[in-house]
Amino acid sequence: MSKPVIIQSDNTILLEVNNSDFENARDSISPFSELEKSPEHIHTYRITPLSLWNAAASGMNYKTILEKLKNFSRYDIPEIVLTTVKEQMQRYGLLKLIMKDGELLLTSEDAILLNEIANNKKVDQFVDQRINDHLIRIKKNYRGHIKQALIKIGFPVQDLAGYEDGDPCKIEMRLKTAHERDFSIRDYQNSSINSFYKGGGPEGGSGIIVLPCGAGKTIVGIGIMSLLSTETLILVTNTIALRQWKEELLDKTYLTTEQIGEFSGEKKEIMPITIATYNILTYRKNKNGPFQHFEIFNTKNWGLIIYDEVHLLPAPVFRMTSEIQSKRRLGLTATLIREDGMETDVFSLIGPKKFDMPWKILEKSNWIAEALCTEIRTEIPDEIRLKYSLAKDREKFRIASENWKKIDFVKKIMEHHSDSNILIIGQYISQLEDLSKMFKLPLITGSTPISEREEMYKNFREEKIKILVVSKVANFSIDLPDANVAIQISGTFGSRQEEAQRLGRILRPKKGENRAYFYTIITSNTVEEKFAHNRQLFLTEQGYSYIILNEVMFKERFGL
DNA sequence: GAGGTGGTAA
DNA sequence: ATGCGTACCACCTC
Repeated sequence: MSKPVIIQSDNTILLEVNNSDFENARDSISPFSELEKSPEHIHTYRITPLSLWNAAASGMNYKTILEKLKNFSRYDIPEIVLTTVKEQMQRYGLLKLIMKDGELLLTSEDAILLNEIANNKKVDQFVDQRINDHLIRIKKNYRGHIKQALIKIGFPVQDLAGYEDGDPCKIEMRLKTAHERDFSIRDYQNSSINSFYKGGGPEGGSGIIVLPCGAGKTIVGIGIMSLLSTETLILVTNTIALRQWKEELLDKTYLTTEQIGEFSGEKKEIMPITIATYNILTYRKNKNGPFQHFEIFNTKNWGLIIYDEVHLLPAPVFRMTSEIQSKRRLGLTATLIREDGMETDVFSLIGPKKFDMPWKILEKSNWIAEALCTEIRTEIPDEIRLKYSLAKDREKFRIASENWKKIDFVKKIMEHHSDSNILIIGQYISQLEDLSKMFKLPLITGSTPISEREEMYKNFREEKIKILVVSKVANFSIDLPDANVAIQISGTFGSRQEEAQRLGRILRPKKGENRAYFYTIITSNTVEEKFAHNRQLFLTEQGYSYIILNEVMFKERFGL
């Protein structure tokens, strides 16, 4: 059989699905390219500057990429692609930021390049003085800004300017815990901890660790905290996540409740270890007023700032982060993608990707559950077809999403998995409310008070509740170890990270058969199809495939 | 409930 | 081709 990959001069890679080498090829090319389309026969990947820099930052080089491409490429690789890959890969590290005698310096061995860059409009506003052909002094306190500017003009800088140590705080991991006897750090967690820390020198100290949901990102965070043993600020998406970090810290370290502060809508504590929500940081009394809680960055001498779910940093936190480049920063995420292209800011302000592990590899070693994804396509009933055809695009998506025929399928799936712990996830509150009333199921949305949410999550964990209906609130950070079935009845347009996060809700390893089921129900022949397929891209890239069932096939398979 | 925020699309 | 303001829905803090 001929090789599965065709490389085109526009930097796209076509990958043939029905090829015996498909999986190997996919695993080889996905670390340095991004999946763009995944219809049934040919998948399209694209090599972008950012995908190459990420590869470079996590240790790949031009030669390894070239070998992988040659291995699987059916035809000769276009010269232009080779040049692009080589150039972009080399650009990472061509410029360096260093600190010398308290001065921030931009340096490069290539004098001509450095000169050209210093003259660039976006950059020269941050230049203080040119010292010589190889050294430029950058204005004080613009470390973050210069990094953003350089990546925008296509020359990401390697930041070796080092970090200030924070105030010490002994953080020791506890390997005998109350809940999990003989808890130990897994190999891949150790590797990610070490890839971030690297002896604590200027190369270790800022960066992003990408691990699937359920793979223990919190443990990685705690491991790094204990290596640094310094006062730490942890930023999270919501209060539930905040509590879970706190519980993990109490369980897996010798820290006490008096040392861990909670800074949220409810409590305003600042302790050696402080956990705060993004939302409270971005709060201001009126649109152009000052941020009310900005002082949290300065009241203590933090030695480490952890950004949980770093892919969804709000814009103001980006701004704050550009001011605090001398602090060590760790970003944690399962999906380093944003549909708005702000990944470059994550890359320049938090740091480059330091560690990544394909989901399927963790699945093979049983660290996360095996997931079976099914897409169910239902028809559009006649009575809403007319309404649909007359509606505007935006309304169309909602009409298709709220197609009441989906409810039949939800019911059938619940019956099929009668002994399971099921999450039903949707986008529209009214749709979820209807569902919740119809089957008398508990519902969690943004308006559910935190205490009630915690109560319901607790009951779910203890299997007092077997089925839970949730809105977007459950996209992140909730830890429901025993959920093994998720049914998605509607989602946010084409959000790849949302789909991945939702699958993530059920990936935590299970007792017994380590398997989870993810169902997504969509209305066929509507705009929802297109968006649903965009949503699935990230997971397809990770090696997941969706079984597609229409109504007839569904009935056969579920014996109804 | 008011007023702010993020994510997404066209 | 890309950039930027707008619309829409849901969530969070006060």
